[in-house]
Amino acid sequence: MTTRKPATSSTPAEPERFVVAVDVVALTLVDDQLHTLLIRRPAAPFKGAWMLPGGVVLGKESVMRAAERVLREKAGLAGVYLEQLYTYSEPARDPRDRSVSIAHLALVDSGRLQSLKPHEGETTVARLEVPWEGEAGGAVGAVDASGTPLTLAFDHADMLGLAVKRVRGKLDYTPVGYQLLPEAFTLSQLQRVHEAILGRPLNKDSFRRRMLASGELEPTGESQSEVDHRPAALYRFTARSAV
Amino acid sequence: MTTRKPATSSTPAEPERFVVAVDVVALTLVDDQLHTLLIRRPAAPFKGAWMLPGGVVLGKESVMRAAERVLREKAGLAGVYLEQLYTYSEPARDPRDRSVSIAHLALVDSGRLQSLKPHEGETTVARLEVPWEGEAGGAVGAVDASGTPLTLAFDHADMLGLAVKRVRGKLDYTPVGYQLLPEAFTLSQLQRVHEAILGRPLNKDSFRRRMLASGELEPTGESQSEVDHRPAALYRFTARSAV
DNA sequence: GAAATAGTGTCTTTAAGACAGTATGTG
DNA sequence: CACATACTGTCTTAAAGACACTATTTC
Repeated sequence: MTTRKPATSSTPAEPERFVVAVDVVALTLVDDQLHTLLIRRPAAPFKGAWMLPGGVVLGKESVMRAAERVLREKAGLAGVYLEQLYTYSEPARDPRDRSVSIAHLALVDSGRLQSLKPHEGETTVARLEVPWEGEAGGAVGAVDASGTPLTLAFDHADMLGLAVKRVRGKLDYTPVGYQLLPEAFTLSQLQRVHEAILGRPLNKDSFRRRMLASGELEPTGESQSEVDHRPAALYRFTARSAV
Repeated sequence: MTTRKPATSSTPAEPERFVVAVDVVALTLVDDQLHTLLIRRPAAPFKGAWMLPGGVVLGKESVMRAAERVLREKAGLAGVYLEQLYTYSEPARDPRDRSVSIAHLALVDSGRLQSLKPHEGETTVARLEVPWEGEAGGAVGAVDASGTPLTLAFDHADMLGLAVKRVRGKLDYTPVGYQLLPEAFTLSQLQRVHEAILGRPLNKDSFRRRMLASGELEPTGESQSEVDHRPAALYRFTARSAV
């Protein structure tokens, strides 16, 4: 741009400017396990490694809009739940240029990520492996279908870890399943969603009581069909608070 | 971040650059009520209104370092608890220039903010008025000693609101009092801290049991003196997890 | 009827709230 | 001694976990 000569002490006359980017951790459930969308890097740095879908923020948009645009352009996804996670800003995080990136969490219905088109570049929906329990936090890795760890670019393993930590925390007070399940679902399905996110089994009786008492669910009146056992009652979410 | 690849549609070859700033909500307790540090704006925009201590991020530092520097330069505070809150990026948030600001939460011991020097420009420690309960969230205002509302610059009322919401949430699982109380304190003092943050009274019996059972406290063996009633036992925090 | 999952009833355990009563300092 | 706050003991209540039992579908 122009001259940004550092002034006397610490306050430059003209502030330095940064590349501002967004990255999106798009979580979904495949086979009752947490997965996320990754894109193979076509060029250096980290050529061949996997990265989260991301891109630079444009001059006229907020970072939330930029994250929505990235999801639309890189994965063909629109209207999904999206929230800001954390801003990564270590000076060395990108070897090319001084950049700041705002990581976002997206929750995507299981079916929608499955059917994404290849788009530009190689994409995959990789299973997460969380090496910690509860909300301890820390980096999280991704593995391919055969269980082989994928190399993650930049600080994206930290972003995955923060996304998992956040979604575990949300479970206590928000109907997260609303974003990850179809309109109608059974209590067992909902329990499996919670167990997949928390990474531990839940007590069935207590889970049922808690969910039914929460007021967040209402029976559809229908029940399952085409299952080889007793069909379960179907429910939907009442409070559409999370949108 | 990600690839600066030219890409197909709207991404320019050379990404636009932003001014990246930090703002700090430095919370403390005065007379068992939540207060925060504010600085009077000496110039337009919002001349005369009150703003959070803040400043631009320099090229060689992370946003966390920038927030530490701001607290040191504007309030003479060092070594206080600091965490990132949220990144504000609405294109219209600053009428002068396209900017992004990362809001931070700081927790400051009651005594330290009281004795701050005027430094450059007018500063005050203003009481917060929270117009919502629990963790509902929303903008929060500040009032002066006589209860008159202070005009807040930019989106700083939103930042105050988010800080209050965050610190209320932290109370459930972290020993927040560690940052706001002296080394040794009584259970009543700790309860008043929790009540001030939550904005509602707490059950005394349950609070005592919960705190003593948490394993986060240990008796110092000492007890209060110079009080006109039965002196209470003094405790300190064991798990210095929050630093 | 066997297999599989759905759903109910009830006992135990745990933590919160309520509240009465005792303890220990100051004036 | 009056007063104020600190602290203890116990009863009640609500929710979670455990577990036995019944229900309803397909094969």
